[in-house]
Amino acid sequence: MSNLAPGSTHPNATATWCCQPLGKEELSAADSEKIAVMFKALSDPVRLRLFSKIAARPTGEACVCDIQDVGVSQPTVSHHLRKLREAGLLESERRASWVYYRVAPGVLSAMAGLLSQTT
Amino acid sequence: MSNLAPGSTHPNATATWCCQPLGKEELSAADSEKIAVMFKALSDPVRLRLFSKIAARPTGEACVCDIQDVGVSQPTVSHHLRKLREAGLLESERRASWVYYRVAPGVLSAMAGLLSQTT
DNA sequence: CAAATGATTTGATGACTGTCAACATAGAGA
DNA sequence: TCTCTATGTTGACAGTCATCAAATCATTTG
Repeated sequence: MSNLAPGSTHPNATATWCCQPLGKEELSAADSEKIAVMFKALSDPVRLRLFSKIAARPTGEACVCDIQDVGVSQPTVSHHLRKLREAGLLESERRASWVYYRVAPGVLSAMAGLLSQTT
Repeated sequence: MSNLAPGSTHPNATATWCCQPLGKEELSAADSEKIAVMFKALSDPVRLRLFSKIAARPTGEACVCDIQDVGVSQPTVSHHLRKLREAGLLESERRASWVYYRVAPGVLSAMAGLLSQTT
């Protein structure tokens, strides 16, 4: 399993959480399993919209009631948010009656790093 | 039948891409459908490995015979390569007995742009 | 406590997906 | 031609997934 890049080009601490960019070095079977989980979490249009709605908030977080308008029932929204959380893309926290979701720190840059150009 | 030589590219293959970074502006329903297709193509561990094996080649391309060792049967490899091609992530071309796959131009940077940090 | 609101879980169902065996196709060479 | 090698396609099956309705949980308020 590849760890931190030995000659990591950018000193961004949280950037590489597992692997070299896809085009730099072949993924191991174990790493590909791990990464596929995150891509799979974003492979559904509804989840993609929910994730974007949260990520685009100026505060960086949103309660479920703020983002329910995606064309599916509320239990389905809850189901998708759970998947995003289980994939490590979101974190959630209950405050009073509401549950707030935010993008987990580091995941955006980590995924972007995976897809970064190496040539 | 046999209309498409494996090299033929789909019309929507690498159309100029659509969107602001995920965290900058909410995705529309239409855009999220479009983008989810590409994430879905990378949401399978076997496809991720195949894609990485091709992208990591110094030449930028690989014939099927070079990347078959991913733990599934050859028809399954062919099936996954087809999905990656249909999603616009790969292009293919037959040369003599072998079919070569390469990463479609622009897709890596397009996806990386979607995930780029905005803060 | 009881009612109301916000969110999650459960159960069911129809659709989709990954996989392989078998078959088909395309080119190279004898 | 015919055979061999390299890939792609088809058909079938088991497993997974997205969705909703109904039930349940958590918190606040009357």
